[in-house]
Amino acid sequence: MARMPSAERRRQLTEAAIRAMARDGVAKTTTRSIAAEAGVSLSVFHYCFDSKQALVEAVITTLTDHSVSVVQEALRPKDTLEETVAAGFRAYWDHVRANPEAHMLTYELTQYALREPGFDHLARRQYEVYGEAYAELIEQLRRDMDLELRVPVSVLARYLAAMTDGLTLNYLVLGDAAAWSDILDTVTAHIAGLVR
Amino acid sequence: MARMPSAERRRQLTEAAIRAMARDGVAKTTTRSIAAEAGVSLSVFHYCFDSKQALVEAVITTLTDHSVSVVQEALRPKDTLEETVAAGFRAYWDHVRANPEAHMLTYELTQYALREPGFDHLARRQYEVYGEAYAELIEQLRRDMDLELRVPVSVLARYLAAMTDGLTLNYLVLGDAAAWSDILDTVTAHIAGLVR
DNA sequence: AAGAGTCCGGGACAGTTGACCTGATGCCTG
DNA sequence: CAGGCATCAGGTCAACTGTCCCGGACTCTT
Repeated sequence: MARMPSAERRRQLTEAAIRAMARDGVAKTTTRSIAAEAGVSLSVFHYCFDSKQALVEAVITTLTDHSVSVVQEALRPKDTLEETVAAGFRAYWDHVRANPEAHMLTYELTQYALREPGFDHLARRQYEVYGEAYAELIEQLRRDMDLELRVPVSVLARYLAAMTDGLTLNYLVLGDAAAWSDILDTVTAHIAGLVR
Repeated sequence: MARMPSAERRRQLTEAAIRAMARDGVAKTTTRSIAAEAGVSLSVFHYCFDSKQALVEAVITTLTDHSVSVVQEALRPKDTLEETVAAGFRAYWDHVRANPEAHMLTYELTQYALREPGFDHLARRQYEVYGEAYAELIEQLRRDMDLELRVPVSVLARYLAAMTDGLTLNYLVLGDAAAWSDILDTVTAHIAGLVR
């Protein structure tokens, strides 16, 4: 086994844990399966992390940061507002369709964090970060395009966050991705109508 | 311990399991904790259910049926469409605020079912039932009020289902119930605009 | 009242899991 | 080149969980 500093080893174990959890589910992922996925022995695990909880914490923060960048990548300003929103939804939706297990994992980890004493702040931070990312993007769009909103930015941001959350979860459960594009179109039109 | 027929004992154990799971979470609920919650010995559990999975199946179907009745109770026809939708949202939202653990449990069970081999159909059925309940209510409203929809009933039903799902999850994570009423108002107005 | 069918209690067992420990192996510094 | 430190491998342990067995008690029929 190649030697490496603990910081890098920690990253490797975190990535392995994400893969294992996305594949098997959070409940069925053990320290042994994570170590095996990373290709290291179990003792290495406890050398790099004080406990399994410490690793889960690293997994959640890593995944949260990663998800935000996905949202920010998706929402790039276009010529018109409707075009911007539509393109953003499309990019996000493509990501969901391409990585269903990863999105499923975030839902699982949210609930794990809410149940685990002392971890609830991680779940909240995850959702707050989403909302803030949306709010910043809306604010930026509003300035760039000189828009006037019929509703406060915070309301619109939370609406978008909850909307995408619900649509994603429904798709993950029911499948049938095509059926949801009509709904995204409806929502896109709705949002376009909320500005003047 | 009072003697009772297995059918009734099964119901009692199912109810106890729902309470225990809502309180401790699905992952931390064991056959022992369920038996203790029901006030019976562990052997009674396996006398009434072949396995823990058999009980979880009973829990999911029970809870799904229960949730549908909540939605149907909430959406009673009023004088105007907007009033009907607003009252429906308010009733549903009150139920969520009054029973956060119960709603959290449904999300947990959905993911449990999706991960457990042979249980995914239960998760799908849960979400299909929601969608169908919405679709029927919309159809009924459309007939009674002689409405004309700008979007197909199925699209509107799925939109509502995903919307409430996402809003509920966001509230369960972030709290701050008051902040979401503005969003519900926005959605209500949106839906009212989708008919003519 | 007697027997069969139904229900209940305590205990036990095998498998799994997170955590830990001791010793060995390489890498770097002085 | 030698000592010290970071890194790894395997084994062990205690706790927990789902499942099962066996004996006893209750109830209803005949």
